[in-house]
Amino acid sequence: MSTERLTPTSYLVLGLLAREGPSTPYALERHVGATLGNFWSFPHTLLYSEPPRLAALGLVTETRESEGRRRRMFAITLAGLETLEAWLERPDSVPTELRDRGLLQLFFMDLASADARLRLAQAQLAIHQAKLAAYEDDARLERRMGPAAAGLRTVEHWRGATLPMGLLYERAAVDFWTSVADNAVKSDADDASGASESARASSG
Amino acid sequence: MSTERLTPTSYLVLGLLAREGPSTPYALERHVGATLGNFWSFPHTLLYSEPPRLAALGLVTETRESEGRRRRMFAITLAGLETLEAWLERPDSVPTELRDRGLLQLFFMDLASADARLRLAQAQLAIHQAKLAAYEDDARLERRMGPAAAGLRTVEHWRGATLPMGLLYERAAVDFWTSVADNAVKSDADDASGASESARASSG
DNA sequence: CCTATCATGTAATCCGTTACATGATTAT
DNA sequence: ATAATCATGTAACGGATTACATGATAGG
Repeated sequence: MSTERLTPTSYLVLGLLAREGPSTPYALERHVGATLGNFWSFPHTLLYSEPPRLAALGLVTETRESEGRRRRMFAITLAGLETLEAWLERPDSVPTELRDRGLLQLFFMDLASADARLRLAQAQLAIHQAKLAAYEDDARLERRMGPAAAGLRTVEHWRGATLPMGLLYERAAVDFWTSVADNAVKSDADDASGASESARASSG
Repeated sequence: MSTERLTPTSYLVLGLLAREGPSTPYALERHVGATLGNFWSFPHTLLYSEPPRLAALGLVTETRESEGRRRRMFAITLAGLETLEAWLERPDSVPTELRDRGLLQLFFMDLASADARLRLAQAQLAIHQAKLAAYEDDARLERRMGPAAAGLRTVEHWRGATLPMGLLYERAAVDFWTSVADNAVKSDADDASGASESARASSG
């Protein structure tokens, strides 16, 4: 009933509990790592601190082993399910931001050496190529084994629904940084052949 | 000298001060809003709290009007410039995450009504189309007026270096959500023609 | 003048991160 | 057995967000 602030993390936990049933924080962590963690990672401790918070709001219940590891097991309540469903029915309208540290550096590259731009482009290219390759492997599994063979429904939905956006994004990023690298090489060559243009003063 | 933790926000402030010269927090806010804010927004208060933090580290200096508004003016120091340049020379290797709330909702859409998926896709489509249109306007200005006419160097570098990635990303997002919307409509039609599959129980 | 909006700032809160720590399994 | 890694958890810190507040400027 309390209208406390629920964060995306809250809904992630609720959603996983709704789909996979009662789970330990570690189980949540494994699911996230195989799927959404590609888009939205958090340290494992968040999966330990968020469920108790939700429990305080009555959205999940906690039971704890008394012996051995004293594992905590969380399960979604009816109130939690309703909260989750209400969220899903109300499409989020917060615009996404790239928040890409590489782009931030690129934005300021006029302040650095000519060589730095090339190295940045190469580093970013390597990152995005690796991610793209991993996504393509994942997508290939989907095609080879069929949607039913994924095992976990969470993985099934990851591959079916959200992975395609990952592929599109990483392809775009690879294209982009490739062109940045090309331009960096070219303007380096220009520099060497006579035209100096670094630190060109503004004409105002 | 101190190896305190500098965040991307710190470098953003240092970079803007290096490029645009001494600035008030409000001037920083305007620059950001017109450029990088598209990728990486923060509330204006951050531009008031971060510069003093940098001042404590000796990376910027603060002078304050004694009359009237008592505006704060910040300028980068030599140490700040060196810190900034060192950062630019060392390409960041933290992989970017989309952290897209729309994708998070889509990831859990199997738990909601069939209709909700369509509405989500339409809402996201509207967001990304609007952003794409704004970027295209911006890019058109660049082409029409030439790189030199931007006025502020910061805007010049935004358009020249980072805006292209925004265009690629928004186009990819538009494609993606269009296809999600199409599929939602199609499976809605399937449902109407006989096959009921919402809330299908797991076979385990 | 008065009102609305722009411009500027402070303070508190809280989530997410970082640092730390240890109980179970598995491998050799 | 012993090391290595997996699995599980607690606690503190801090930056980003939210809430609040008021001095200037422009428009009517």
